Amino acid sequence: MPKAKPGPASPAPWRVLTWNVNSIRLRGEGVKDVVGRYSPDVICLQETKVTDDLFPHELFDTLGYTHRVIRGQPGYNGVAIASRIPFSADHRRVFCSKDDCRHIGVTLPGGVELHNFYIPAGGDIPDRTVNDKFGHKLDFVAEMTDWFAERRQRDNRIVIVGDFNIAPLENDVWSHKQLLKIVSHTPIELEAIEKMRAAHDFVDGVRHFVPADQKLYSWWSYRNRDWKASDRGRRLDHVWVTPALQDRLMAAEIYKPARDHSPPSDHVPVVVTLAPVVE
DNA sequence: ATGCCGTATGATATACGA
Repeated sequence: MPKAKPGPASPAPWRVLTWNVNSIRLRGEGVKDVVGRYSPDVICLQETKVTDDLFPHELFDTLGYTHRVIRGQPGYNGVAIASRIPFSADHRRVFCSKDDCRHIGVTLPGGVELHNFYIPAGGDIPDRTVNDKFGHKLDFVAEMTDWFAERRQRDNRIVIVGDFNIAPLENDVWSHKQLLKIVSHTPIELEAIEKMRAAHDFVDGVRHFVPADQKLYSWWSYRNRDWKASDRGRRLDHVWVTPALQDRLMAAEIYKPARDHSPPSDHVPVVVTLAPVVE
Protein backbone atom coordinates (compact mmCIF):
# COMPACT_ATOMS: atom_id res chain seq x y z
CA MET A 1 0.00 0.00 0.00
CA PRO A 2 1.29 3.44 -0.83
CA LYS A 3 1.59 5.73 2.06
CA ALA A 4 -1.45 7.90 2.56
CA LYS A 5 -0.64 11.29 1.30
CA PRO A 6 -1.65 14.00 3.69
CA GLY A 7 -4.49 15.98 2.22
CA PRO A 8 -4.59 19.72 2.14
CA ALA A 9 -4.24 21.01 5.66
CA SER A 10 -7.71 21.64 6.91
CA PRO A 11 -7.60 24.73 9.06
CA ALA A 12 -8.38 24.01 12.69
CA PRO A 13 -10.83 26.06 14.73
CA TRP A 14 -9.43 28.66 17.07
CA ARG A 15 -10.10 28.51 20.75
CA VAL A 16 -9.79 31.88 22.44
CA LEU A 17 -9.76 32.07 26.22
CA THR A 18 -10.03 35.15 28.41
CA TRP A 19 -9.32 35.19 32.12
CA ASN A 20 -8.85 37.79 34.80
CA VAL A 21 -6.21 35.93 36.81
CA ASN A 22 -5.81 38.40 39.69
CA SER A 23 -2.02 38.04 39.74
CA ILE A 24 -0.40 35.78 37.16
CA ARG A 25 2.41 34.94 39.59
CA LEU A 26 -0.09 33.13 41.82
CA ARG A 27 -1.83 31.35 38.95
CA GLY A 28 0.75 28.87 37.66
CA GLU A 29 -1.20 25.77 38.66
CA GLY A 30 -4.43 27.36 37.53
CA VAL A 31 -3.02 28.11 34.10
CA LYS A 32 -1.86 24.51 33.73
CA ASP A 33 -5.30 23.23 34.74
CA VAL A 34 -7.06 25.52 32.27
CA VAL A 35 -4.67 24.64 29.44
CA GLY A 36 -5.10 20.94 30.23
CA ARG A 37 -8.86 21.31 30.04
CA TYR A 38 -9.17 23.44 26.90
CA SER A 39 -5.84 23.64 25.16
CA PRO A 40 -6.75 27.14 23.95
CA ASP A 41 -4.93 28.57 20.95
CA VAL A 42 -4.87 32.05 22.40
CA ILE A 43 -4.96 33.10 26.05
CA CYS A 44 -5.90 36.65 27.01
CA LEU A 45 -5.11 37.66 30.57
CA GLN A 46 -6.14 40.60 32.72
CA GLU A 47 -4.91 41.77 36.12
CA THR A 48 -1.54 40.14 35.67
CA LYS A 49 -0.26 42.57 38.34
CA VAL A 50 3.34 42.20 37.37
CA THR A 51 6.05 44.09 35.51
CA ASP A 52 7.07 42.64 32.15
CA ASP A 53 10.46 41.43 33.46
CA LEU A 54 8.83 39.34 36.18
CA PHE A 55 6.14 37.80 33.95
CA PRO A 56 6.33 33.96 34.12
CA HIS A 57 7.64 33.48 30.58
CA GLU A 58 8.94 29.93 31.18
CA LEU A 59 5.46 28.71 32.13
CA PHE A 60 3.97 29.88 28.85
CA ASP A 61 6.96 28.70 26.80
CA THR A 62 6.63 25.24 28.34
CA LEU A 63 2.93 25.12 27.48
CA GLY A 64 3.60 26.12 23.88
CA TYR A 65 2.47 29.75 24.01
CA THR A 66 5.64 31.09 22.50
CA HIS A 67 4.05 34.15 20.88
CA ARG A 68 3.31 36.79 23.49
CA VAL A 69 2.66 40.42 24.04
CA ILE A 70 2.53 41.74 27.57
CA ARG A 71 1.82 45.11 29.07
CA GLY A 72 2.27 45.16 32.80
CA GLN A 73 3.14 47.50 35.64
CA PRO A 74 3.79 47.00 39.35
CA GLY A 75 0.87 46.02 41.50
CA TYR A 76 -2.20 46.87 39.46
CA ASN A 77 -3.93 46.01 36.22
CA GLY A 78 -1.78 44.52 33.47
CA VAL A 79 -2.84 42.59 30.35
CA ALA A 80 -1.20 39.96 28.18
CA ILE A 81 -1.86 37.77 25.15
CA ALA A 82 -0.12 34.39 24.91
CA SER A 83 -0.64 32.46 21.70
CA ARG A 84 0.27 29.23 19.94
CA ILE A 85 -0.68 30.97 16.69
CA PRO A 86 1.80 33.52 15.38
CA PHE A 87 0.45 37.03 15.10
CA SER A 88 1.64 39.90 13.01
CA ALA A 89 0.96 43.07 14.90
CA ASP A 90 1.13 44.45 18.38
CA HIS A 91 -1.59 46.99 19.05
CA ARG A 92 -1.61 48.88 22.28
CA ARG A 93 -3.68 51.90 22.94
CA VAL A 94 -3.85 54.40 25.74
CA PHE A 95 -7.37 55.15 26.95
CA CYS A 96 -8.34 58.24 28.95
CA SER A 97 -4.76 59.52 28.63
CA LYS A 98 -3.67 57.06 31.31
CA ASP A 99 -1.06 54.48 30.44
CA ASP A 100 -2.35 52.03 33.02
CA CYS A 101 -2.01 48.78 31.06
CA ARG A 102 -5.65 48.06 30.28
CA HIS A 103 -5.45 47.15 26.59
CA ILE A 104 -3.34 45.10 24.27
CA GLY A 105 -4.16 43.64 20.86
CA VAL A 106 -2.78 41.51 18.06
CA THR A 107 -3.58 40.68 14.45
CA LEU A 108 -4.04 36.97 13.87
CA PRO A 109 -3.89 35.22 10.50
CA GLY A 110 -6.76 36.10 8.19
CA GLY A 111 -6.63 39.68 9.38
CA VAL A 112 -8.50 38.89 12.57
CA GLU A 113 -7.86 41.55 15.17
CA LEU A 114 -8.00 40.44 18.77
CA HIS A 115 -8.24 43.12 21.44
CA ASN A 116 -7.89 42.36 25.13
CA PHE A 117 -9.40 44.88 27.59
CA TYR A 118 -9.43 45.44 31.30
CA ILE A 119 -12.12 48.08 31.72
CA PRO A 120 -11.84 50.03 35.00
CA ALA A 121 -13.82 48.62 37.90
CA GLY A 122 -15.33 51.97 38.76
CA GLY A 123 -15.14 52.15 42.56
CA ASP A 124 -18.07 51.91 44.92
CA ILE A 125 -20.33 54.90 44.27
CA PRO A 126 -22.07 55.02 40.88
CA ASP A 127 -21.87 58.80 40.60
CA ARG A 128 -19.10 60.49 38.67
CA THR A 129 -19.54 63.78 40.51
CA VAL A 130 -18.29 62.21 43.75
CA ASN A 131 -16.34 59.21 42.45
CA ASP A 132 -13.61 59.76 39.86
CA LYS A 133 -13.21 56.04 39.31
CA PHE A 134 -16.77 55.78 38.07
CA GLY A 135 -16.11 58.68 35.70
CA HIS A 136 -12.98 56.95 34.49
CA LYS A 137 -14.95 53.78 33.77
CA LEU A 138 -17.63 55.63 31.79
CA ASP A 139 -15.02 57.64 29.88
CA PHE A 140 -13.08 54.48 29.06
CA VAL A 141 -16.17 52.77 27.62
CA ALA A 142 -17.10 55.95 25.74
CA GLU A 143 -13.63 56.09 24.21
CA MET A 144 -13.94 52.45 23.13
CA THR A 145 -17.31 53.32 21.63
CA ASP A 146 -15.87 56.19 19.59
CA TRP A 147 -12.91 54.12 18.47
CA PHE A 148 -15.04 51.25 17.18
CA ALA A 149 -17.60 53.61 15.65
CA GLU A 150 -14.83 55.35 13.70
CA ARG A 151 -13.44 52.06 12.47
CA ARG A 152 -16.76 50.44 11.68
CA GLN A 153 -16.76 48.53 8.42
CA ARG A 154 -18.91 45.65 7.33
CA ASP A 155 -16.02 43.27 6.72
CA ASN A 156 -13.97 44.00 9.84
CA ARG A 157 -12.94 40.83 11.62
CA ILE A 158 -12.55 41.94 15.20
CA VAL A 159 -12.76 39.98 18.45
CA ILE A 160 -12.82 41.92 21.70
CA VAL A 161 -12.39 40.09 24.98
CA GLY A 162 -11.67 40.79 28.57
CA ASP A 163 -12.90 41.87 31.94
CA PHE A 164 -15.43 44.53 31.01
CA ASN A 165 -16.48 44.93 34.66
CA ILE A 166 -20.08 45.25 33.51
CA ALA A 167 -22.80 42.61 33.61
CA PRO A 168 -25.03 43.67 30.70
CA LEU A 169 -28.15 41.52 31.02
CA GLU A 170 -30.61 40.92 33.83
CA ASN A 171 -29.51 37.33 34.12
CA ASP A 172 -25.84 38.26 34.15
CA VAL A 173 -26.27 39.00 37.86
CA TRP A 174 -27.77 37.00 40.71
CA SER A 175 -30.40 39.66 41.37
CA HIS A 176 -31.13 42.30 38.77
CA LYS A 177 -33.28 44.27 41.19
CA GLN A 178 -30.75 44.27 44.03
CA LEU A 179 -27.83 45.16 41.79
CA LEU A 180 -29.27 48.11 39.89
CA LYS A 181 -27.53 50.48 42.31
CA ILE A 182 -24.32 48.45 42.47
CA VAL A 183 -21.41 49.38 40.24
CA SER A 184 -21.20 46.83 37.38
CA HIS A 185 -24.96 46.71 36.80
CA THR A 186 -26.26 50.28 37.09
CA PRO A 187 -28.49 51.59 34.28
CA ILE A 188 -25.86 54.14 33.23
CA GLU A 189 -23.28 51.38 32.78
CA LEU A 190 -25.74 49.14 30.94
CA GLU A 191 -26.50 51.99 28.59
CA ALA A 192 -22.79 52.71 28.07
CA ILE A 193 -21.87 49.12 27.32
CA GLU A 194 -24.82 48.75 24.94
CA LYS A 195 -23.69 51.85 23.05
CA MET A 196 -20.22 50.35 22.78
CA ARG A 197 -21.67 47.08 21.54
CA ALA A 198 -23.80 48.87 19.00
CA ALA A 199 -20.84 50.94 17.75
CA HIS A 200 -19.64 47.95 15.74
CA ASP A 201 -22.74 45.80 16.12
CA PHE A 202 -20.78 43.33 18.24
CA VAL A 203 -22.23 39.89 18.94
CA ASP A 204 -21.91 38.50 22.45
CA GLY A 205 -20.12 35.21 21.77
CA VAL A 206 -21.35 33.52 24.94
CA ARG A 207 -24.99 34.64 24.88
CA HIS A 208 -25.00 33.52 21.25
CA PHE A 209 -25.21 30.01 22.73
CA VAL A 210 -26.91 30.59 26.08
CA PRO A 211 -30.47 31.94 26.17
CA ALA A 212 -30.88 35.31 27.90
CA ASP A 213 -33.25 33.84 30.49
CA GLN A 214 -30.53 31.61 31.87
CA LYS A 215 -28.33 32.86 34.75
CA LEU A 216 -24.70 33.01 33.77
CA TYR A 217 -21.72 34.29 35.77
CA SER A 218 -17.97 34.51 35.39
CA TRP A 219 -17.13 36.16 38.73
CA TRP A 220 -17.93 35.39 42.34
CA SER A 221 -16.74 37.63 45.18
CA TYR A 222 -14.04 36.45 47.53
CA ARG A 223 -16.13 37.79 50.37
CA ASN A 224 -18.72 35.07 50.41
CA ARG A 225 -17.93 32.27 52.79
CA ASP A 226 -19.12 29.71 50.26
CA TRP A 227 -19.24 31.13 46.74
CA LYS A 228 -20.94 28.03 45.34
CA ALA A 229 -23.65 27.86 47.98
CA SER A 230 -24.55 31.56 47.87
CA ASP A 231 -23.95 31.72 44.09
CA ARG A 232 -24.11 35.50 44.02
CA GLY A 233 -22.19 35.88 40.81
CA ARG A 234 -21.98 38.31 37.95
CA ARG A 235 -20.97 37.90 34.29
CA LEU A 236 -18.23 40.49 33.90
CA ASP A 237 -15.96 38.71 31.40
CA HIS A 238 -16.83 38.71 27.74
CA VAL A 239 -15.94 37.65 24.22
CA TRP A 240 -17.60 39.70 21.50
CA VAL A 241 -17.17 39.46 17.74
CA THR A 242 -18.03 41.70 14.81
CA PRO A 243 -20.81 40.56 12.45
CA ALA A 244 -18.23 39.34 9.90
CA LEU A 245 -17.23 36.66 12.43
CA GLN A 246 -20.65 35.81 13.78
CA ASP A 247 -21.06 32.75 11.58
CA ARG A 248 -17.71 31.43 12.86
CA LEU A 249 -18.96 31.10 16.42
CA MET A 250 -18.87 27.37 17.19
CA ALA A 251 -19.01 27.04 20.94
CA ALA A 252 -18.71 28.94 24.20
CA GLU A 253 -18.05 27.84 27.73
CA ILE A 254 -17.43 29.35 31.15
CA TYR A 255 -15.02 27.24 33.20
CA LYS A 256 -16.72 27.45 36.59
CA PRO A 257 -14.50 24.80 38.28
CA ALA A 258 -11.61 27.30 38.16
CA ARG A 259 -13.29 29.15 41.04
CA ASP A 260 -12.17 26.22 43.23
CA HIS A 261 -8.50 26.48 42.35
CA SER A 262 -6.21 26.88 45.32
CA PRO A 263 -5.70 29.71 45.47
CA PRO A 264 -8.46 30.88 43.13
CA SER A 265 -8.98 34.01 41.09
CA ASP A 266 -12.39 35.57 41.74
CA HIS A 267 -12.94 35.37 37.94
CA VAL A 268 -13.10 32.17 35.88
CA PRO A 269 -12.04 31.66 32.26
CA VAL A 270 -14.42 32.24 29.35
CA VAL A 271 -13.69 30.21 26.23
CA VAL A 272 -15.05 30.74 22.72
CA THR A 273 -14.31 28.54 19.71
CA LEU A 274 -14.25 30.10 16.26
CA ALA A 275 -14.42 28.21 12.99
CA PRO A 276 -11.51 28.82 10.63
CA VAL A 277 -11.62 32.02 8.70
CA VAL A 278 -11.74 31.05 5.05
CA GLU A 279 -10.40 33.64 2.68
C1' DA B 1 -25.02 45.14 49.04
C1' DT B 2 -23.28 43.29 52.75
C1' DG B 3 -20.22 40.54 52.91
C1' DC B 4 -14.99 41.10 55.52
C1' DC B 5 -11.74 38.18 51.54
C1' DG B 6 -7.69 38.49 48.56
C1' DT B 7 -3.89 40.85 46.01
C1' DA B 8 -0.20 44.18 45.83
C1' DT B 9 3.63 47.13 47.84
C1' DG B 10 10.41 50.77 49.73
C1' DA B 11 4.40 46.79 53.48
C1' DT B 12 3.87 45.46 59.65
C1' DA B 13 -0.97 49.68 57.07
C1' DT B 14 -3.12 50.95 53.00
C1' DA B 15 -5.05 50.98 48.23
C1' DC B 16 -7.77 48.45 45.33
C1' DG B 17 -10.99 45.07 43.65
C1' DA B 18 -16.75 45.31 42.11
